[in-house]
Amino acid sequence: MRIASGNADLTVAASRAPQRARGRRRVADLMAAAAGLFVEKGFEATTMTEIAAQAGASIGSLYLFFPTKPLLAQALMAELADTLSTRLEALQALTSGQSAGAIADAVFDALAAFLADHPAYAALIDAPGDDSWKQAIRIRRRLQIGALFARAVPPLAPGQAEVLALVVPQLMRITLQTSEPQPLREAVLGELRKMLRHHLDWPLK
Amino acid sequence: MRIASGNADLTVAASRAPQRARGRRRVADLMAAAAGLFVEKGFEATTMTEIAAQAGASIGSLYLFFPTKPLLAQALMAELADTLSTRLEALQALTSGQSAGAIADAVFDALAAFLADHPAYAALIDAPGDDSWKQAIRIRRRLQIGALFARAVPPLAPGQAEVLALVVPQLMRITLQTSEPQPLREAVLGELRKMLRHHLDWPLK
Amino acid sequence: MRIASGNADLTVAASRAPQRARGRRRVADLMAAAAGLFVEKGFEATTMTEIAAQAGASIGSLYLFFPTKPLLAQALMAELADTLSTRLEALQALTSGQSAGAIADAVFDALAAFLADHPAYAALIDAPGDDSWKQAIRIRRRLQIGALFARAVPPLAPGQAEVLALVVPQLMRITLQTSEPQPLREAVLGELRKMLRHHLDWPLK
Amino acid sequence: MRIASGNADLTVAASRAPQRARGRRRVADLMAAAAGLFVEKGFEATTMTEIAAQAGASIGSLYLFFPTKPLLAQALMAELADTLSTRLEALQALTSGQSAGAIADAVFDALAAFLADHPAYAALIDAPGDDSWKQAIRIRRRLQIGALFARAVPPLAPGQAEVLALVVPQLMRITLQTSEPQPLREAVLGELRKMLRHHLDWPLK
DNA sequence: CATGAATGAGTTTTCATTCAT
DNA sequence: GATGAATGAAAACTCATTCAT
Repeated sequence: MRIASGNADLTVAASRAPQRARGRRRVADLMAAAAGLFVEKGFEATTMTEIAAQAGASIGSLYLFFPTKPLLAQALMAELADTLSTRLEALQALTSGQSAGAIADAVFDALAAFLADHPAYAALIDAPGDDSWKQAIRIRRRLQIGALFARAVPPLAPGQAEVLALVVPQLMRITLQTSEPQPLREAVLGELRKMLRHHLDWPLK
Repeated sequence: MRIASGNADLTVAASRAPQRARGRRRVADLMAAAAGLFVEKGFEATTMTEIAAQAGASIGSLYLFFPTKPLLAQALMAELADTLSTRLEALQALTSGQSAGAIADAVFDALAAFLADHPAYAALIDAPGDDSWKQAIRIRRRLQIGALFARAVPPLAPGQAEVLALVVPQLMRITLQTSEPQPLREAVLGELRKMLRHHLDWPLK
Repeated sequence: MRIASGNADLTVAASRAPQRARGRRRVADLMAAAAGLFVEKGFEATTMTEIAAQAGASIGSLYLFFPTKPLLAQALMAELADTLSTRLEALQALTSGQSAGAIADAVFDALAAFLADHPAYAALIDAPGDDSWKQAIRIRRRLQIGALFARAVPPLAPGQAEVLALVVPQLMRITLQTSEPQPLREAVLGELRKMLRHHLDWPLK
Repeated sequence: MRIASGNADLTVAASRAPQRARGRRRVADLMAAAAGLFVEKGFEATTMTEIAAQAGASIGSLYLFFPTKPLLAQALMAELADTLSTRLEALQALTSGQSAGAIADAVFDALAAFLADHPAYAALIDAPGDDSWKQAIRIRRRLQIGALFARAVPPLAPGQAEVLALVVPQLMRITLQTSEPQPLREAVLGELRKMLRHHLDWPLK
């Protein structure tokens, strides 16, 4: 069931792996700086120079580890996708055999918490441009969530698990609409959560 | 260019007529080209030169009609927002006094049809950068949809119309995930529609 | 016999063709500047900024017509190769039916004159890097010179025309050794010319 | 090749012996890597990092032995020039008193063999940039070859030995045209050899 | 000696915008 | 109006060289 595997390669491919402790710290700092700026101004509007400066590094250092701007985004996303994958993996044991509604709540909360921690994930996965690595990340996520719903008791209608695996993460994107005031955003989030629950608990099938 | 002399202007007007028609066609072509490229590569990654080329015009022509790139986007969005506004307006009479569920279906379908026709709307409203005109468009949309739900019979709980006005358009963003195959996208759309309906028809406890 | 054809494409491919008189002059100036600098400091050591400055143009103008540095070199070479090709073409009528020695002298002189006029040709064709367009230029030249020798009377031994087509241009490269003082270079050139003549006029076959 | 200086540290010498052997191997590897890359892509286009990587060393190691890139090229050329010089020296005894034609053949073959073994020699001596050390190498070579021809019996016309000393090495550059297929290159080499011979054996009129 | 991270000046390249014709 | 040449500030990216470990 190791769906999460095979992506360490993605990270390695996108960035030159540092071999010393200092290098590893640098890479972490650079990624954090990039994540922050991508969220704040978007991928295109963020410059490599800014990222390096934000991380307290020289532009040369940045390019030492990340040979191009797209590869930096890819490396960052690979790491974030791994984190999310791990969190979803952890739900497997907890939700197996539960009702679809309960599973939905669990997934919903896990995603909400993850996106609150890592807003760069949403900023990058929604960015224009259909790179294959982005598609790969989406597919992995879909398979994982689909697997969670597939174990619902009572079982869902055939095919519905797959559709839910597509719908639920998309519902999450809504929390990102940063332009709305915070209380309104939470009201929306709550509404969506309830909506999903109602849908799955609908009395007569 | 005479200033105040009767029908000299008329003569000029007649000879100008085809030119104005040509100008309008030009503007339409440029906007269409911009819309297509914004959807394909995003606002930032699209260049003014590309837009002109795609429209079969020169870069000079493009700047003749749209003095800056943001203003081009804004003009495009203004037109699209008007179209959407008109369509929503048309729902007022049709849905007044209906159930919230029925209204939701109507709004849902109107939005889905509109976004299918004009994917640039979503591409631009979601682009990073918080211009005030973008906010204004969102607010207008929210007020319009809120007004629709406000007339539901039986009436919704206080405040829920506003939340729905926020949630429903966001649900629509999901249909944009162009990377998914068409049948899957429609399954998702149907699921969301049903979800919304279930939510609104939920038996009050 | 239109060996010289098919290369206008190369030029067009490498540079955006200017459409106005001013543009055409600009392109010529830029190419001349590039040619001069390539000869003086070599392809790699010449910067695009220098070329633009030398031509009295902005860096943007340079890139308007030549999208990359290698393509600038390619466009320049395509033009020079066309010039050379034309000159060799002109020898066809003059040398047909003459002795191999006489043909050799004619080719030798034509090449020497061409290289004196266009030292950039040698600088670029000898530069490292085996681009296919460079190979194409060499092949075209070889075929043209081979065709000249093929019409020698009395005829050369089979295959020798091809070998000479390879040897003679290479002999010319020697004149480029710019580090030697001018009189010495001319002595060398004369010696090579005589050497070639002796070789072809060698009494007993 | 004074890498480690003096002998003040004879005591340490013993314990250092294996290390020095390793050092010498390192230096040789680095030079070989540099030579290969210079031939393949030219001096300018080859980076120090590439050279180190190709030699399986770190960039730090490379700079430990060669303080700058030009000095690396110079050291490499010094070694190659010594090798060539030794080979030419060996011809002195063999060719003394022979005919100019025989001497030409001997020099020709020696140069051809040397360049086949060490293509980097030609790549570097032809590279743009007129460093004095390059000029020095050329002068040494010219003097050596001139000395060989000066001992021809019967003697050459005055000044011709010097011209030949310039011409013959240049003839050799032709063998470098690596883009041609091997058999053709050998045909060219043979033709040149014969040409030189004919020239020198030309019956005096 | 060895290593690999770090640097930053210098280069190539892009693109919104202006301007002469 | 229309066109396409022109601009230059700003961005991406390179690489010889230095330095801490």
